[in-house]
Amino acid sequence: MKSHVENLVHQAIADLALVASGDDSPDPQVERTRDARHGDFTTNIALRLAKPLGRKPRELAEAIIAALPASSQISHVEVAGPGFINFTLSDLASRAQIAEILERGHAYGCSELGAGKRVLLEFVSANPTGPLHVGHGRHAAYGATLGNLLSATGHEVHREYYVNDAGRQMEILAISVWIRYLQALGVEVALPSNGYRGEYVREIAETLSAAYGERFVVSKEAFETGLPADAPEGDKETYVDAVVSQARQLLGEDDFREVFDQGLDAVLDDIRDDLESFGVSFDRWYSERSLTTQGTIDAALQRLRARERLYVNEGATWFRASDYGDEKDRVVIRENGVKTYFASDIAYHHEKRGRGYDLLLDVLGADHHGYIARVRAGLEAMGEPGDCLEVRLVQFVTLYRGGEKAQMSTRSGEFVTLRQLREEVGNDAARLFYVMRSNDQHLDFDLELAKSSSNDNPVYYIQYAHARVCSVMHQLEERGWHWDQAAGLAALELLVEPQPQALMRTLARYPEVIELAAVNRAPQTLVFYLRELANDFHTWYNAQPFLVDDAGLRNARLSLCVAARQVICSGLTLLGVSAPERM
RNA sequence: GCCCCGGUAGCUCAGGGGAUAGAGCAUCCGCCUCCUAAGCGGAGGGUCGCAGGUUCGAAUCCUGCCCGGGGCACCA
Repeated sequence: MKSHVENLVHQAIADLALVASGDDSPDPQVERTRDARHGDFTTNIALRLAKPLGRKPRELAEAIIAALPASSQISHVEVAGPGFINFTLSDLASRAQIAEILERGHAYGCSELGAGKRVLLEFVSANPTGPLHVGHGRHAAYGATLGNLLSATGHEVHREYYVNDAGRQMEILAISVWIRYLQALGVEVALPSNGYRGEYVREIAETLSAAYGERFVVSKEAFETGLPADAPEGDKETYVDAVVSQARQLLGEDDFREVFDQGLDAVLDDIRDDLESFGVSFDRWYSERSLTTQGTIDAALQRLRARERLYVNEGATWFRASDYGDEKDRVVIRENGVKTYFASDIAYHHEKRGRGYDLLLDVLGADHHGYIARVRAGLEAMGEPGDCLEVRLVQFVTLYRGGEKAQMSTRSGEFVTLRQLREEVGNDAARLFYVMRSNDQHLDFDLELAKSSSNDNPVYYIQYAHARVCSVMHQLEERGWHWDQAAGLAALELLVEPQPQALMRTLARYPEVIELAAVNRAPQTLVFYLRELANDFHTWYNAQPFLVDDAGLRNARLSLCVAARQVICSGLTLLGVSAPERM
């Protein structure tokens, strides 16, 4: 509908030959009005053309209106304010929208905006060193909803979780598991102060001993021989690294890998299960380790070397990131020969491009912002366009219980897990609360509010509108009536009161909301819209009975009801929130 | 010091060049013999952090400053 109005304006301007030659012709810029008194759509074209043409805005607006082609969709056009041109849609147009909603169902609101565009959406990608916490939950909800919005607007979306299954943190998890295992079998060794001390580590250790018996047991003496002091006397980093190499030594590389993988698989299974239960799924879990085994990292470094973007300094190999807008050059191979995380990351991103994706869309924590410039630099240095990488940062989450901060118990150092949150407030509330705020806004997540079944809670408010329609349809059957869709659509002109009119107007806006939310990567736009839609419905519900004796009027009202239910359901589905039939 | 995000109603936040700046909660006043009151209507409440600038027009764009959060590794 919006594009229809745009076309009309465009034609009028062309007919008037208003666009000064050589000038950059301003787009029509047609927008929804904020105020119903200004009609449905407005354009500021006359205001913007007034100066270059040296004419008065209002006079210009009149001329444009006179040149507008006739349209059955538009009932009224007028000049308003300083020179806006306001369009009011005809009743025919809004009635046609209702028919379209009923016809297209879940497809209503979908578009081909992103047709042909292949997007690789990477999100969550939390290190598999422990269960997901509430911060990851926000990433999951935001990323999943973004994926849905992009799909709905015609993009081809591939969802990927990058699994950090290599590296030091994972080694620390491995030795933490091993030590819990030893402890369980009576070897009294201590967990490093830097080790992972969550309960899940003990559980993995139990599985380990159940599966392997005493195969990995060593004596306390052998374990402690030659180890430096842990904190507070010694350095905790040095200590934990020493324990890792001790483990490698005592167990041998194969057995160490066995313990390591046991920890990795257990945590990863837990994460997969957690996300799956949260309605968040991925097309691929991409192993970081595979970058090494497949030679992807070496290939990427070779490519950089061939392009003379690497140099050696003080034993380390550096990438000339500063040539590509980064603050400084970055190390890709350390003095000790180990490739940095950055090396695998640019290799990974380059590999994504190799798989044919136009856009690499990363959802990262706000603390990763310093990272964007260097990954982009890496891509550019390998010959990729810098704008093929888009990063959306997600700010932190703070939990509240009522007015009190409930973040984490600092003593155990354990964060509240996503699973605990889901169990406490439910998936629906969690999904909606997570995306209710702009991603670059800190999120205060109030557990009490999310749990309350009251009108304070936006989840119930929106779902309730859906359930109410279902309930009405139920009542209809009980009274021995049936909804005749065709008759209802034919009688829509009977819905002249302001409440159903407002509802129709809001329903017609849905496709634009989806586009806006997708383009701006802003799911909260959809949440706010659904709240407004639910409000329009509740208002109407309170103002008029639907199940009236007059069959024509009844069918008309029910048609609008069902259309509203459809859009609420579609919107909630995109958000990953259920649309219950009764509450 | 440099970089990113935020500062809008008492609180939590939308809006991110246009018309009288919005919503929810909180406060106050109303509405169930009627399809779910998990609902609806109304009222009060704002120098859009501060100061300049660009523009016909700035909460929105630019510059500077103030306040809050985060980031600036041969860690992952």
